[in-house]
Amino acid sequence: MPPPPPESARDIPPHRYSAALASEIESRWQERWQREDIYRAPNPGEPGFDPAQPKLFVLDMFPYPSGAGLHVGHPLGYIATDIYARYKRMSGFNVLHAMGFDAFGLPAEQYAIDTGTHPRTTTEKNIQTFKKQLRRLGLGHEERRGVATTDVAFYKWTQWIFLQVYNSWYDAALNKARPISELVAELESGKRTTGPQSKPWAKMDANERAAFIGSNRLAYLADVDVNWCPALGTVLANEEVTTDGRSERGNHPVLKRPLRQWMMRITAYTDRLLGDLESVDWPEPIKIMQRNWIGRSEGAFVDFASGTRKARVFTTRADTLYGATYMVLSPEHALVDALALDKWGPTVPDAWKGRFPGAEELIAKGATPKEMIAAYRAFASKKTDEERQADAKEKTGVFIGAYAVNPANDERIPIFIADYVLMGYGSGAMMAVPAHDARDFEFAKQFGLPIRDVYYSKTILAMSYFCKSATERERKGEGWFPLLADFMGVVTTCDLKPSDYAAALKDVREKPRNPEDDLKAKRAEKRQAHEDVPGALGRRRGTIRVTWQETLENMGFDSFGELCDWFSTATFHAHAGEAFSGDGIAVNSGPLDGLTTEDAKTRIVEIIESKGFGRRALQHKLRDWLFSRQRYWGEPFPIVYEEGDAHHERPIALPEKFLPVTLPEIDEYKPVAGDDPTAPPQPPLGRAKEWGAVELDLGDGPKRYRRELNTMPQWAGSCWYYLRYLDPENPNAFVSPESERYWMLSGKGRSDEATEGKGGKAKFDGARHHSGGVDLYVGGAEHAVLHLLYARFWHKVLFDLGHVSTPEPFGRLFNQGYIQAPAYIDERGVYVDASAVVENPPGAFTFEGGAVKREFGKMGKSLKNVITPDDVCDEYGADTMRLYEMYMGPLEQSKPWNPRDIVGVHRFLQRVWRTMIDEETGVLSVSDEAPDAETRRLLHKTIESVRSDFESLSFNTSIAKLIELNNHVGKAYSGGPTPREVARTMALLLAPIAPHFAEELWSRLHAGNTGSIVREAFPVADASLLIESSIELPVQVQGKVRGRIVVSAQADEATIRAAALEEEKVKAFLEGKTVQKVIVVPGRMVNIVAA
RNA sequence: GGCCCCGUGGCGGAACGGCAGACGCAGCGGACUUAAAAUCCGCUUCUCGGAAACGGGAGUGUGGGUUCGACUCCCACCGGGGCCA
Repeated sequence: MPPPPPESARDIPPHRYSAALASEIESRWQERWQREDIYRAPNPGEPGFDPAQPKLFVLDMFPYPSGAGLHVGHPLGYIATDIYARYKRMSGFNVLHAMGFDAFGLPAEQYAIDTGTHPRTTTEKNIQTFKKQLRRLGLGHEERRGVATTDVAFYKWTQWIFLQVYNSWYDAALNKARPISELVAELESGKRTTGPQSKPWAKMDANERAAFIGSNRLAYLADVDVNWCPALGTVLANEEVTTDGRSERGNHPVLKRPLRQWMMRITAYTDRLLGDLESVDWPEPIKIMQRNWIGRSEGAFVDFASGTRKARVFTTRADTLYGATYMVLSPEHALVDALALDKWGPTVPDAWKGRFPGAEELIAKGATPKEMIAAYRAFASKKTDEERQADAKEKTGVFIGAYAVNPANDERIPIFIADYVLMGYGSGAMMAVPAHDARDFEFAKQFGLPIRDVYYSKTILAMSYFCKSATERERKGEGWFPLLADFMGVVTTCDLKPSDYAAALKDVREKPRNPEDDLKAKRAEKRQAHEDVPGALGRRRGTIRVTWQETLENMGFDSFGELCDWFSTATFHAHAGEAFSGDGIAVNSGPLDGLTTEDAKTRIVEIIESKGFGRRALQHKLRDWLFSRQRYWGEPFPIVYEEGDAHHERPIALPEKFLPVTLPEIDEYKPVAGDDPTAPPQPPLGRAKEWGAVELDLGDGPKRYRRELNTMPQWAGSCWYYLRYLDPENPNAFVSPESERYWMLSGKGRSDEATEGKGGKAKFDGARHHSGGVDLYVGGAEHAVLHLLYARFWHKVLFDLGHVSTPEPFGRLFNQGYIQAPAYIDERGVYVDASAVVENPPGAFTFEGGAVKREFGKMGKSLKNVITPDDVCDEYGADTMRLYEMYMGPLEQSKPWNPRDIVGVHRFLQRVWRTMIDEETGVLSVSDEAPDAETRRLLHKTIESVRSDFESLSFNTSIAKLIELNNHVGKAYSGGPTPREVARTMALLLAPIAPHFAEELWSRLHAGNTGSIVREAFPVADASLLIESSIELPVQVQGKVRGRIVVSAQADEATIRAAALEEEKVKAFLEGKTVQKVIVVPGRMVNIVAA
């Protein structure tokens, strides 16, 4: 029972819902819930499992247990899923909601390097802190499912999944992964051949066969150019490197270097990763980000002949082929040496011979093309890919002396090498269309290359039309200016097609406008132009013309003749100073002229293919996934090599019975990193000499082996953790087939038939099941590509191999917004501790006496603006904290944390408390009388809207409805007891949002003789109470509300219409007008149109 | 630079294309108090007229469009945020 009130609060009633009382209630119920394992969700076959009960799998993003603990931004999503899970549990679902930890990772290892503390010690301590903080918030996670990736029993199965991937290949014909043994069998039997590029299987020796098989595995070793970060002593995935070539973690320099590394063949799944996005219920922006990451681009290969050779170019804009005025090869391109001439032609300008630091001296010395190329390569190799692409301003390059032929128009175009073209993307060769690509434009400008228009936007096309059809007088400079402006205005306002230009121009010429009128028109009242009064259209035309005149004046041509020249020489864009990369209408492009970009793209591919100088092509940005890290604190690979296989040519996968491969103890965590960036990386596991060199019997007698010393990246565990939640203690499988099917396979259609229930034999059927088994996955957009893409990939491999039953892991994804918090900068521009900033007077902020400036940003250490949930719990209690975070605004939006507002929801809980509990005595103040009709109707309306708000995760509005209900009840029964029916229902409605608070009221309402509210049924509205007998309808005249009528809810249109026309104020507005039309929207409103 | 999202009172935010500003904060006024706090009641978009009751007008970043009717849909622009370059 509640403790005595604190001394300081002598004046407030002893049984008020205060922070102290909240804290007492919260810890009491948290203890009890834990003791009774109240959130336990039984798996098939376990006691209490009811196959008829529908399942619900609710998931939060897998947290990394950082040493700093939680701040108020973290639990936003956790609270939302908790409310949803509690609501669904009360609605009869078997709800799986758990929280584990993504516990491998760099910070703990970095700490180990600095202090020598074992990462496991740090990690486990941090997990305990997180668990304590989460428990304090009353989050209803099922404890037994709270796994950590660092548990040996967990990572054993991460290694097992790696073996599944390793022992698979992608059958392109069946479009799925299959066991590698089936590939071997098919090769043996001759059913499958090794393909035209390789030796036949029968002629291969054992090593060649192993290499061939290895090159087909979904996990494979390759010498790849990796992002090597000497300071961290590890390689990083592309996505872990920032655009300026530094590590995302720690901001250290990253270098490119070739290394033998584990790769995952995610590119085999490109089409399915793209296609299956259609089948999941995810926010569109996340789908777009995934599509962009995969980067499918439809384009074409085009062959440019140069002498006897062909340079093959990939382009997504083959439709601009006629505008290709030069060609660029990547400096590393194989053709460069073959094509380069020994000396420049006599007409080659010096400007082409080379632009890069030091080029001028070489040219002055008369360097040959080959010498310039060598010098340029030396220069370019010093830059990272990122630098090469980022250096947008200064373009560098060298003309190699040779020319190619543009196959579209047989024009001779020069060939350059430049570092803005990368070897990796496309084919390392590109056609440059300076008028329609910003980087090509920049390059052409600096090298003095032609920039030819092949597209105009509609307005520019109109301008060119006008120039072409100008009269003799206009050409001389008379009267063209207002006429052109007027013409442009008409074309853009009326959205005319090129075929209408002639008529429009004639029209404009025949009805010239007086410039005086135009200025007047521009000043004329804006509203006037809107109304359909005589002259309004004309005035509008005038206004637009004035705007166009201003635009034309700013375009920078001196005379009309000059403008006409721009068009006749196809150099409009060159003069405008900017490439035009948008969609438009093709010009100067032979057979493409007049086509839209979309049509031209189709047409040019037809031309290219029919003439045989290229073909349609698909390219993707997605690369295979680099899967090795030179770290200690990660999963060891279940891979060994024979002694003597120094370059790791023949990896040997350990059989399942050798799992887990546990991490050895080492005495020093520091990677052997250093000042010499060219030294081969030494993973920390190399220090475990005894562990690294082992004797094993892999079936052919005991032999000596060396272990793989790299570890897996942090993504490995987070790729499948949700599957381990399903069956966390299973020692025999990563998840039992029964549990997996029960929790992952859910039916489409109504929720009450939304499950197979029985964990039976049902297989995935796209017509009957959702493609992804997790019913709700909530998290921030920062996981949009990496985690979600990798997890989808692993899930699909497991699906293909028959280990899971759905093609996608996450059926419904919801993106929460960020919580922003005020941050303060002092005069030096340094962030200061936000908690020590004082506001006085309002709007002015000081820190230790000095003035500081306020801004808003994502909460975090760097902005020094962290607010912890513990602080809020201390001051108001966890239920208030939960309520506030949900009441701040829509879950998906980012919103600022405003401590002032918290008191509002706290007061709400106090008021609810007061409607049921006497604050002076602490006695229950509830009567057994029935509520009055109005209260009961409001009660049921509230039930209805809270339910639908919960379903759509609109917790902010559901709380608003509950506040309204409580405000009404407080007034209707002020001073007296609240009807039990009302009190009961309010406790139930609040239970998902403020669980401790509701549980306490529930218990008191039943004098302690009841089970937990966690398992009570959520209220259902009585439909008959939702129907109103009479309704008030607004009546509009010309779309403006002028009056209101009250009619029966069943009134037909004619009755409503008559009542509306009879309404006093409406009648006044209709005075002297004829009613033309009456629009009646039943149950909504009436609109009268009169003139 | 490209793509995506968002612009509504002093603040956070409500509003199936149909009464703009629910609900909360802050502010103002009142009740209860010797007084204050707490609590309860009321007011609170701007503007014009009015002593008031009340009435008129404008109003959802800007400009246009679709519609009987637009915060909501379409186009262009401006501003803020995010992702990718």
